[in-house]
Amino acid sequence: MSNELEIFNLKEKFHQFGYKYTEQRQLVLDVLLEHPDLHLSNEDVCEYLKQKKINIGQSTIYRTLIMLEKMQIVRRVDLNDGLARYELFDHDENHAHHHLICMKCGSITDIKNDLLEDLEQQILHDYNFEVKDHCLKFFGLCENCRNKNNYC
Amino acid sequence: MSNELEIFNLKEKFHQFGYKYTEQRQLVLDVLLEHPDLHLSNEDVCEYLKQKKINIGQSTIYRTLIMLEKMQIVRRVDLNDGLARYELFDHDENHAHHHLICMKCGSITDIKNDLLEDLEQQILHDYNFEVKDHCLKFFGLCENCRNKNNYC
DNA sequence: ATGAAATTGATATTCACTTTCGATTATGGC
DNA sequence: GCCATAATCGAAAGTGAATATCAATTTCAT
Repeated sequence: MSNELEIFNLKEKFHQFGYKYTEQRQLVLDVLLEHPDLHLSNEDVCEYLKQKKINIGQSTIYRTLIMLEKMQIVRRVDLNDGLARYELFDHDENHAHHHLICMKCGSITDIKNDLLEDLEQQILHDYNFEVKDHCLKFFGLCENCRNKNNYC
Repeated sequence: MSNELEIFNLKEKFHQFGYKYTEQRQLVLDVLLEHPDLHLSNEDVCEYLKQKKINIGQSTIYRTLIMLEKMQIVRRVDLNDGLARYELFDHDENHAHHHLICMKCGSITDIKNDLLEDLEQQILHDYNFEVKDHCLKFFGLCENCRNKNNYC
């Protein structure tokens, strides 16, 4: 994971936004950076912190995640399970990427290719609606669950 | 609105699912049928009922909407405003249609054309993921808001 | 009509999230 | 380095949508 954030001066970035660079915020961000392919809820972050014998108040984690989202260090994703989830913000993509959500096992797969550019052009033309961002989720059966015989 | 539900024997449909066809459920469904182009929350339904001098308990409305969703009479849509919203289920479309959400005025526009069939074929091929349904929202500026000069 | 079973709706509860506020800590000027 | 002060932390209380509880009521098959 050669994330630009490791090189980038995080302290500086926090200050740009008028935030202080505290240990708690650093530790919350660390969890996100250590799991670049996951979509972590507040509770997930709390769990991973506990595994590392770190205790940070729920409110601080909530606040930090919102803060990280504002700084575009993480992106909030809604996977329809009633929890706010966060993934690292990928500055290489100019729009949110899509997610495959398995209805059986709950696994989540990222789809990196955008594939909506044409559609968004069409929307601009047909509806005169200027798309700024999008959110696309596919619900279905993942490779594993398709191959299993499921006697329910 | 030549909705098939008007012709279809609703009472029969409720019974098929083991539900009773009560006046309250009828009245809740009426509100949905009277606003086929809206995306109503529980509170919205309650408001429209009050306008008609009808009082139905919150719990009953919640329960009825969930019931109607199970019967595929309505479809639940999540428009990222923290409320469960419902629209009439369109049996002509084989997948959920998409929504344009204006970030300025909050207006919601349905997009009836699917346009994701190719993409879903590609996903089946590339990821061996079998798409059952999808959820696509576009966030941006609607025609009206684009044309306004907005001094904020 | 009658009674078992479902429904209603006021109220309580849950659950994710936010706010409050006194104690603590980071940061910039000296 | 030290101090002031403004931001932050976190326990606890508060919110608000959604769900569960349960006694009273209604429905429907007989």
